[in-house]
This record gives sequence, structure tokens and C-alpha cells, in this order.
Amino acid sequence: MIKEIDEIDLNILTHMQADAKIKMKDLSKKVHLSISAVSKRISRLEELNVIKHYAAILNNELLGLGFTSNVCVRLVSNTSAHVAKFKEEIREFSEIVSCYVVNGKYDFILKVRVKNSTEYNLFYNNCLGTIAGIANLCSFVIVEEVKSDIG
Amino acid sequence: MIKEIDEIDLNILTHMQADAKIKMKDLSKKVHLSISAVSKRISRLEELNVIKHYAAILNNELLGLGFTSNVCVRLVSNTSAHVAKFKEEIREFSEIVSCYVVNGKYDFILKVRVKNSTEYNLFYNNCLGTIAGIANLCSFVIVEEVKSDIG
DNA sequence: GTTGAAAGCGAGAACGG
DNA sequence: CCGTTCTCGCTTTCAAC
Repeated sequence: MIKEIDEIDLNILTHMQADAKIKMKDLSKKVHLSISAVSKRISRLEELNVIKHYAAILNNELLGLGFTSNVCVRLVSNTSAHVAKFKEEIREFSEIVSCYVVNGKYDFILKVRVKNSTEYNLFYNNCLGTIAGIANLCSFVIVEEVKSDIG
Repeated sequence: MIKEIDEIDLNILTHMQADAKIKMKDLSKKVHLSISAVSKRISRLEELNVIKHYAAILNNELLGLGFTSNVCVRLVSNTSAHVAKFKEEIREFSEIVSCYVVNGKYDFILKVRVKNSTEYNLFYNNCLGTIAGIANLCSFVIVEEVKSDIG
């Protein structure tokens, strides 16, 4: 924790994380400060990059993207050239909504979001399957969201 | 995709996903509509629950949460009672920021966020390790974020 | 869909505690 | 560091077209 952040800031951040469009009036009541004080703190948190940005959280099911899967990937080789090439290829696919480099039995964990299982099979076979340098793939289809973070 | 959503709505949603605080004036220019038309569409998308909510996306590193790990969990038994009990225990831990039920070699994928590796070892041994009914745990420490979705 | 107007809210500055 | 007051610009929500 950077030292410039106090308890009130954390309180504000928690509220802004849950509802970025909360009215300053309501937020100021919740944290027991004036509107201008809250407003100034938020500006400061934005400048410090503690608040990276604001996002609308969408309902993927209603948008026809009801199928999500985590895919673990192990590469044949972990030389920086191979890793860089893989990362580059990953960025091209809009179906891959997140990608992390990890330590462990696999090298990457991807999250793939598509319309349905048919589309997933197509993506898996025709896109993921064609990326060079993959030694091993392991798919975990998400069937339920028990808890979900934001960002 | 629900039929009430057209191309202009998708365009609006893309912008709102990237920047929920974009000015209606700017957004209306981008989608070539009047401000009131855009405002009405957004209200409609909120009512349809296509926009679930708005969130501030925070910088976890600056908030002292620089260590994130994906943990795959397999339970000893998949009876609904055991699964329900596990889900309940999961909800208690603020360190577990997301949890998905999955199909495949594991039953759950968790995302754990803590301060550093020391804290992670403590959490892993003293919290995750003490949850009953776990047959197998597999940890993937995130070392780099190549691509990151929102929500 | 569009305009235009009215009311409410937010950002920012100034000044005082 | 916080609060009050002020002003300006933006959003929202009407109406009428």
C-alpha cells in the first residue's frame, strides 16, 4: 500500500468499485466528508493512478457471449522469442479476453469467451490449435460464476 | 444476442466499457447521433441489464495487492452438499476475488489476491489448506498480465 | 430520430478554519 | 487537511417536431 492512501480513501475506493456513478452527495454522506473533500480525494486517486479507469460492466449472456472457458497453455519452449511470438498471436484474437503469464505446470492461462459450445470448438480447433509452439492445452469450461472480481 | 440490440448499441457499449465516464457530447459524435438519442439508448441498455453496473478499475499493485495467483481445486466428492459447502467457505475469504465452477481436470478455479508471496504462502497453508473436502490443489502464480478483460 | 429549454449535478477555484 | 460558496459546463428529462 502506498503511504498516501488512508482509510477514508479505501472506503471511497470500495464504493467506487461497486458503483462508479454514485452521486458525490451520497458518497460524501457515506464517508462523512463534504462533497468537495470527496471530489478532491477522487481526483487525487485518479492522478496517482490508483483508479486506473472507469468501465461499464456488461452482461455477456445478453450479448450472445454465454460460453466462457479458461485454457491453460504450455509452450514447447520458453525462450523469450517463443514467448514473445505467442503473446503477439494471442493479442490478435478478440475471443481471448484475458491472458496471464504464470508459474507452474503451465506457462499461460487464457480466458476465451464465445457464443456457445459450437463456436468454442471451432475456435479451439481452428484458432488455438493452429498457434505454433504449443506443447499442451488444457480447457476448463466455466459452468458457474460463484464469485467475480472486477478488473 | 438479444434482438433489441443493434450495431449502434454495440458501438456505444464498446466505448462505455473502455471509459464509462465519456462525455455524452463526445460519445454522440462518435456514434453520429444526438445527445438525447445516446442518453436514451444508454438508459435502455441499463434497464435491459445489458449494462450491469459501472465500476472503478483499481490499481492493485499500488494498493499493496501485488501478488495474484490462480488456484485450481479438485474436490474429494462432487455431491451437491459438498459443492455447496465449498462455495460457502470460499465466499468468506476476501483474498479470493473470483471463483468459477468448471468442467475438466479440476472442479473450481479461484483467483487469489494478496500482498506478496509471504502472505500467499500463509493464505495457502492456513486458509486454503484447511478447507475440508479438497482432493487436489494446483497453484499458478501470475507473473505478467498480457491481456486483461473487464468484468 | 431531432431540437431546445429547464432543473439538477459535478468540477474547479477562492477563501476561511 | 477540511468546509462553504460560487460559477460554469454537462447530464437528464421534459416537451414539441
